[in-house]
Amino acid sequence: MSAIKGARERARDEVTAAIKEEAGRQLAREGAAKLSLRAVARELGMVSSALYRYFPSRDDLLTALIIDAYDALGEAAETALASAAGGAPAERWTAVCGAVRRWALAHPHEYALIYGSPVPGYQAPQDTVGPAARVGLALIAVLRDAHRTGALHPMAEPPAPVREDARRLADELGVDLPVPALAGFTATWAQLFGLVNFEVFGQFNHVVEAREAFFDQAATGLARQVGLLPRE
Amino acid sequence: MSAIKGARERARDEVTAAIKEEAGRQLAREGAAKLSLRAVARELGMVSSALYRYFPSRDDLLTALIIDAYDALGEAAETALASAAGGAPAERWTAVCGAVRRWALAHPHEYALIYGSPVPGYQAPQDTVGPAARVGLALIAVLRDAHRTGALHPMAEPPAPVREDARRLADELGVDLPVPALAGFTATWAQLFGLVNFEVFGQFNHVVEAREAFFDQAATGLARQVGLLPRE
DNA sequence: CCAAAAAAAAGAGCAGTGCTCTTGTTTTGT
DNA sequence: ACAAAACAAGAGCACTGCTCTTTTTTTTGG
Repeated sequence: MSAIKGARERARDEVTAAIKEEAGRQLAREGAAKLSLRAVARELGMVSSALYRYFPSRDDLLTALIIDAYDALGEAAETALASAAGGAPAERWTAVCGAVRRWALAHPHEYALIYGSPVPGYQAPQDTVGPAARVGLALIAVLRDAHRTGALHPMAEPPAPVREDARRLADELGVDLPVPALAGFTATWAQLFGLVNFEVFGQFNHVVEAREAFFDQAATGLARQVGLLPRE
Repeated sequence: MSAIKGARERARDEVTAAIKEEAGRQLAREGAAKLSLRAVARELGMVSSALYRYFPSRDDLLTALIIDAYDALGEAAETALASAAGGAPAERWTAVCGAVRRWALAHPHEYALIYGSPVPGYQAPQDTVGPAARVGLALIAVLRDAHRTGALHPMAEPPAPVREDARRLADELGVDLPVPALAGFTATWAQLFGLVNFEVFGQFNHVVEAREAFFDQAATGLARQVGLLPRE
């Protein structure tokens, strides 16, 4: 019932897309803080109040951009995963990590929107959780494949409450992975974004100059930490 | 020459402090995005234009708050370091990590100001680098002490360019630490803030519930990664 | 002590923002 | 053809950062 659309509906979708597109341009150029509804409307040749028929508030427009950013980053990760198919697990892992890093460096404002400070009163709507999970799932896919071929090194048992979280998570995601591995992964996942954050947000300025070599080294360390490489 | 001050100068310092204090309150309550010069002035019973005699722009006021935040977090880290004196190196390490986490959770907006997305055109002034380094230096202090007592496990040699960065850094900081250890530390340092970021910014919602146990486990992992614990 | 100079405060105003409300104008189903 | 729904436009509100100009206060030098 959504396959065929009336002219009205089609026009609406087009305008919505145009708004998102122009907003995305402004976001990429100036960052989320300087994204202005009025400027978007101006650029599109419409009056600002008309824009509210398509996005009820600035936050809603931002949410749309957040979803786009999650999706773009997720796609970059998934593409890297696919391209590295057949390689060793650790190589596939670092390939995905590297893709995340490169996307973040190429789209710093979009990246800041999703992994920087959340906007003040902002509560992530449900629509974002799917796209937001894509990078994590791509990394987990590497673990699953490694586990299936017996290439995943066993990990130490975490404390009970942590195990419980991991068990629940394994259940929700429907992934067949040892509980300690999934618990360890969660921490590693967060740590990966620590590395990317510091580089994108300038915390490595005057500290790390050989950025790529540094990151590759660290990503390999993460692979080891998550059981894709032997300890030592 | 700055010990004795005229009444004028003293009044100026008082007003400056009052502005910073009120701004800090608004920051803690509403976050940096909603911090308004006019609201600060209003609360202080002065007209907004008068405020510009004390802070030439909103960014300058924000910079002052950034420095305060770095200092507060640094002090929390240093206090934890001092309190854990005499303990095992790994315990001192996790004590500092835990202090960073707790401070961040207790002051999310201040934390976001320094470890979230940088404000749009913002370039960190030189005044921030000292305070910004305090947490890192507290962690490095643990490594130094461990190294002095021979408790620091040797690490694998990183690639040459990474070594070069670490060497330069060791030189600048004047710390007597093996180059691989310092290189490894830099990555671990960023990863620590990845963990804190994810928790403070809500990325762990519906993923990790046993937050404290999870973090402690991860921080111990970081201690191992940095050579304060044997591998295994 | 009192006038000149410096500093601070106040006021008005500009250009911009998000958002709402009211008034016209199209387009859509009946 | 017509009522209803969707859309566009305009005016306007309350707010923002910031810059001027004018007034008041404080410090300083003769």
